[in-house]
Amino acid sequence: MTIDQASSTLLDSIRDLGYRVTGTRRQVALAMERRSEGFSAEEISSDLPQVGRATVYRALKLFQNAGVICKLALPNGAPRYAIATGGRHHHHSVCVRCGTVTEFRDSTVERVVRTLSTEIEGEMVGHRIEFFVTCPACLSAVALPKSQIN
Amino acid sequence: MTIDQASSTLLDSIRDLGYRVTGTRRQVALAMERRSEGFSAEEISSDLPQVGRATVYRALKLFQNAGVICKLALPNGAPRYAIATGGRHHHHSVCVRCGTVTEFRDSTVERVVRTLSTEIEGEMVGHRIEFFVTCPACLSAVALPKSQIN
DNA sequence: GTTGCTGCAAATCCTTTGCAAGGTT
DNA sequence: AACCTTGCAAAGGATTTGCAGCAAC
Repeated sequence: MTIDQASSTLLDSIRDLGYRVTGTRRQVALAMERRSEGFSAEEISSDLPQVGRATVYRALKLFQNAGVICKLALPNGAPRYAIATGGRHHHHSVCVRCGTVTEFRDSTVERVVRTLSTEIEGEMVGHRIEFFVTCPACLSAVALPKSQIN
Repeated sequence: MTIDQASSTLLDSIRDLGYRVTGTRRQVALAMERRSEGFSAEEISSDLPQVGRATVYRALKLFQNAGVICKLALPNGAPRYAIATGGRHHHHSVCVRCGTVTEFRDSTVERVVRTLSTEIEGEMVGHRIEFFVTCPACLSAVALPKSQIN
């Protein structure tokens, strides 16, 4: 895929907000798509050495405001980003070992959130729900060394 | 309450872990209790100008490891701490306006988490669930100015 | 042509670390 | 006495900002 046809959804999202679609933003969009498992600002920045670090941060914030990428956090608070694939509301699980992000939707979660918003004092304005896992790939990666000992 | 009798639970928790109960840690414990609605490292630090900033951070980490305070995060990622009142597993709601933290427990949430841990790929090792609200006090605070206009 | 975008470097913000001096058991 | 803690200052890491030049519409 060429840089021109790539990331149409991502680029459209900022175009729709009235921002310009520039070569740099195309590159950032493409870099994000190449790291579909999730990424940090630092990773995108090092994928694009020709793009200024500050510009990467500015672009990430832009895409985030446009709602096409989500910013989440590892247990230690380190930020991690992921492209939002569905348009709908969803949550994520993050592998604490490799940082891979998986999107999931669960109607039960939504129902609980709705119920709680009536039970918790004040006006609910948002929530953060993240699950931390060791993903299948990392599980087998740690399992191998053990089996090698035996 | 004097500094000697204060914070027995907080101080016991680190004593039980084999750490020393020092005057400085007593002060930090007391400062945390005075801000029972929730606090930032910066707030505790400015409450105790005579205590080094680094020491405050070290103490917070200590209490956190002891499980008597919880570290959560505002929507923007800014860390916020709160004393854990129950011993049991729980979650928090945070006022996005004043930072007040409220602890709550909901068996439905726990049940959903348990169910999801079987549905989500990989081995679940933890989760983060926070609700963002505008608390009753802040709701009335913003309501007043409007009424004053009319 | 306007106005927005970019890169660079400097500035911030928050948190951690090294180390010598002092406190606790 | 032995070892843990503290404060200070410096180091770190991540993200933001000022600004002059360049690019998109």
